[in-house]
Amino acid sequence: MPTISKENYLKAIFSYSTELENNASTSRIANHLSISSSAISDMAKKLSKEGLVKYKKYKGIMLTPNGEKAALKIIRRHRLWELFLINVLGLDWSEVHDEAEKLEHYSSDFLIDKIDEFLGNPDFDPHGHPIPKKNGSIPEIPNVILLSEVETNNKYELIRVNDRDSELINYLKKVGLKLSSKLEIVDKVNYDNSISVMFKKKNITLSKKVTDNLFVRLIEE
Amino acid sequence: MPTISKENYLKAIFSYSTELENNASTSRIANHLSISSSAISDMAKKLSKEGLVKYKKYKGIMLTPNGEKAALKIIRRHRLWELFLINVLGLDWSEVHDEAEKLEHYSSDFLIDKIDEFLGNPDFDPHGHPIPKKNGSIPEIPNVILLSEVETNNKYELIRVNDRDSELINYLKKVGLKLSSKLEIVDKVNYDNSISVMFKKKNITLSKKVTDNLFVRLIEE
DNA sequence: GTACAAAGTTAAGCTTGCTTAACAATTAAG
DNA sequence: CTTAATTGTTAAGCAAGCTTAACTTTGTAC
Ligand SMILES: [Mn+2]
Ligand SMILES: [Mn+2]
Ligand SMILES: [Mn+2]
Ligand SMILES: [Mn+2]
Repeated sequence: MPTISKENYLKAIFSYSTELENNASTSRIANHLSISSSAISDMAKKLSKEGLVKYKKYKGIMLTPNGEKAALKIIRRHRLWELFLINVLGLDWSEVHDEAEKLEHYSSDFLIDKIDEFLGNPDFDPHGHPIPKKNGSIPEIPNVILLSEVETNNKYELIRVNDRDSELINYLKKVGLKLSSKLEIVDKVNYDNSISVMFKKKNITLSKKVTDNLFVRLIEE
Repeated sequence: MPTISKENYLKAIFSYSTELENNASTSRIANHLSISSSAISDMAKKLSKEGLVKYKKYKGIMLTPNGEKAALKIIRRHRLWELFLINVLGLDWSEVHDEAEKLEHYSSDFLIDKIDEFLGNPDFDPHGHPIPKKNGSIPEIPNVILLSEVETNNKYELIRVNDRDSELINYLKKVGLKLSSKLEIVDKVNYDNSISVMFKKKNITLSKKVTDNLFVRLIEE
């Protein structure tokens, strides 16, 4: 039974180890969790002893199959709670992440399954992230492109948003963008890497900071 | 901001200090929380420093107005969660207490108010306990009698159950008793203090252990 | 390759919330 | 009242999870 702290470490390691290198560096995790890097080294040893992590000094941290299973379990809880809070209690897109960040550690398997069932075993959370299934499998993710890397004149649908940045989400709300919003790329501005898009018949400009955190899918005409 | 541990102490102190003496003894709290009594003495000092508790060595612990406010806040959370889990997710009478025992510490005021609103600002939880209001007031409690102290031939309605004893609740479920069940007292057996009641046209016997944990209200004919 | 900067680790120490063991106060019995 | 049992407190110590500071390894620039 991992503690709360360990659950958070596992989630953080997971979120970096699945990227390019498949191994999370001390500093990335430290930064992600806002904890000193010495604490990370320390914890890496403990998790390693418990068989949740593979750790070689100075060489980064990687989840073992058991560690990944544990991480997916927490991520499942997080995302089910997020969806539940929105669907049932009417919380806002930008409000659920922080609540879920706590609730994920304090709900029994039994309760989580009830929530899953209540929601109809959903595949995606409110930010477009896949919800791991009870058995640890992950719903298939559609072909996804960073909005900063799209091509001019194509049409795209917004399908994923970084949920850790509530300011980003508030910005999107202000602009009117939601999941499944349709965007047509009008121009890619070389100077500042911003993108000009047609959205609901209006032309808006999105900065690199924004487009680097939004994922879209090409819409076939 | 009390920690989780402190929140539990405050709840425990509250539950004893509101009884007869208005002051909770070290050993009762220790027993209640399954924690050594030396830890209680220790914590009493800390809570006292924070102004949540009045503590005189060897003389017991009493909540200050601030401490009571804090305790009621947690109790409110607990009871709202219990009702919510039953009403919305279909959990059972006997299942909600343990879940609520954790969730009560990890929900924002905002979320709790949403739940309260969703449930229609209910006055009582699934075990018949009053749910403190946001402003700290407590819904008026009907005139309540211990089932072990009722009089023969009268009719009573079951209106409160000790929620900490899930075995008791399972027993009640087996027998078919719920909140608002109507009971007619047939006989009080002097020998073992059990009570014989008429319930749904059947005669059942309830032991002292059971009747000491059930509260009823006299039904006027 | 050397030298220095950046990243990572180890060491020492702190806080919270517990434990057990030794000691002190209170209470109950006679 | 005195004494013994009960109850409560203090002291010492431990584990978890952090911190900062000192040290080590690794990577980069020349
Ligand atoms: Mn989230
Ligand atoms: Mn999400
Ligand atoms: Mn309860
Ligand atoms: Mn209850």
